[in-house]
Amino acid sequence: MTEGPDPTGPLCCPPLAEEPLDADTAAGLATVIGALADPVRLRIFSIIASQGETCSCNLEGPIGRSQPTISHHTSKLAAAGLIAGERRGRWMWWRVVPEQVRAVTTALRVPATDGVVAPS
Amino acid sequence: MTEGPDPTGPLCCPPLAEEPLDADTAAGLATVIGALADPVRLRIFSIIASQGETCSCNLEGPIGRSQPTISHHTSKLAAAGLIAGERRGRWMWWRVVPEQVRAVTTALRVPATDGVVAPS
DNA sequence: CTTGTACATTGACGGATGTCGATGTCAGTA
DNA sequence: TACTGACATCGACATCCGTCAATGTACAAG
Repeated sequence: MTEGPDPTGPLCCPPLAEEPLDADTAAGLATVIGALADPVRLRIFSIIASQGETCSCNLEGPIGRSQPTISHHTSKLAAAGLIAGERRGRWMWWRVVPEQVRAVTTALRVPATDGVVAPS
Repeated sequence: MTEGPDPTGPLCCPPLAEEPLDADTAAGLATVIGALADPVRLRIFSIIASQGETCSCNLEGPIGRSQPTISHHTSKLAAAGLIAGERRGRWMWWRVVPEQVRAVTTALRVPATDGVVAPS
């Protein structure tokens, strides 16, 4: 269960500053954002994103955590649809899924520099 | 302690796809992102963002949680620097802090539609 | 000063989460 | 077949987190 066909759902993009999002949409968004709400996973994601493609064996060293922990975190990122993995020989190669990342940043888009509307 | 002068720090913007981020930067980013990694806080943030300005009394109804819980979540969003509050009479008015939100989206920026670099 | 309202704080509870050691699974190699 | 290496899974532990009832604080109206 490292890269199921339907992770959390592709997360279509509700601009949360336009209208209050409903409970279900919020739950889905929170799950994906939650996958990024951890220092270790952020660093893993950053390494994968900056290298283009990386196998898990290149993560344990820089991150400084045990192999099961690294595997746990990559699984969580993959379950959120933020990265995708492919077995190549005996290595697991990871890459980021730009669409899902962009879905998050789009949902978080905020109007201008100051979107405060003066109440009547 | 609802809107301290230096919440978590203004979170300057490291594009995490450019180079692997260090442990400290990752910890700071994870704290701010973690404030958004909850369905209730996402909905609160969405209501505030879409209304421009809102008092806490307008949150309990739509969200459907107790008053202490709402207060807890607004405090957490404020501590992350994502919203800022101001007492006006006996109401607490909240607004989003676009710069901090944009710091998150900037950090999460991913190169193009497919940033995978073919290894030599 | 007393009362009512809006919000913050405290204390406690249950559930979720990060971590690791031990073990399992599968691919490549001799 | 047997062996080694890369990764996943399991089980257990400590910690964190969301939630609410009860209580405290500050402001406004009477």
